[in-house]
Amino acid sequence: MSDEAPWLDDAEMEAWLAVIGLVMRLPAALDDQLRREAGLSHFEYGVLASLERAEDRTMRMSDLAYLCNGSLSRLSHVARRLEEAGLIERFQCPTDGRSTLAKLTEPGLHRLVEAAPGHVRLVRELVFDELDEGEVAEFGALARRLVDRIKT
Amino acid sequence: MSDEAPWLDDAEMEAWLAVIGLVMRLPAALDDQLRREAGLSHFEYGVLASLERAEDRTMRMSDLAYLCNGSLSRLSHVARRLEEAGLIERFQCPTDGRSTLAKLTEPGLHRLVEAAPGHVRLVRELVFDELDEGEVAEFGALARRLVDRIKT
DNA sequence: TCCAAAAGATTGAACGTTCAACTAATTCTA
DNA sequence: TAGAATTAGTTGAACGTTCAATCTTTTGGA
Repeated sequence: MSDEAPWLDDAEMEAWLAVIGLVMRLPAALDDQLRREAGLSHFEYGVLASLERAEDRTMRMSDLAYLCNGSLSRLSHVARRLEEAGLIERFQCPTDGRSTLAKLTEPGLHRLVEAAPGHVRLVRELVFDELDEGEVAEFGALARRLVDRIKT
Repeated sequence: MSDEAPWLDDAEMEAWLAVIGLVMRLPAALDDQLRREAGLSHFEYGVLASLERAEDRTMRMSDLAYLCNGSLSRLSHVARRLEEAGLIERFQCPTDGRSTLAKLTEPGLHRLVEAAPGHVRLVRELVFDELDEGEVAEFGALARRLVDRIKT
């Protein structure tokens, strides 16, 4: 453990507080809208949306958890609830008995399609109405570099 | 409710997934480090750090909640635990009987000072070692605009 | 001035996430 | 190829957050 840990200077602190504000408030804002209007958490929405984009609307639990930025344990609990609600189904992977595959059901797809417009509207309001095309690209590229660094 | 809600195009989606990745993984990474090394959640750390910077190390609960990007209810529960641990104390505001003031105690300050180096080290690793000065300013400014829009 | 409405804060219950323990299947290695 | 180690996933308990209800104090209007 290096003892090089200089405190943040003013410019860094200002940027850092903005970033912290964003990472704490954005998920909360998305959660609120989705819960009120669609009865889904943002994480649940992410699970359904990820499956929808996947080959055969099916993914391994591990890969899904990674893609949804959550732990496997978290996904496992959420998947149980989504399965009970009939929005997804789970079954063992035929090629690797350790793996579970999750698949979006028709009702799950309908639920996603119902929820999407309101969600996208908020995302536009909060992000894409504020930034122009170039800023979006810039912001996305910087965020991507930070995410990749966190993932290690 | 307008029916103008065009789906995200490829560039927008790419940026959006990066932003979502950041807002979901960064708090988790900060939480992990702080819990392991200092026995504090990131939110608790933020409460202590905010009080440390405040006039007389004291703030109204409402203002503190706002500054810490959390609900008043969340802060209230956390404050009870921090008070039980002796890290803060609470008392009624002398000028407005509705308000509660929270104040950082000496043990609370020591706990913060203990936790800070490890936390700052991680923040540097994840963010400030990746971005140069200009990128930090840019990223901070963009994040600030989005946060302000969320707050409304 | 009196009463209704609003603001500040707390509380308990419901819900969701994390953590650690566990099971089962596969891969590695001696 | 047997046994150890690793990988994938689930589960229950502990913990933290949210939600709605409640309480108190202050503010605003008739």
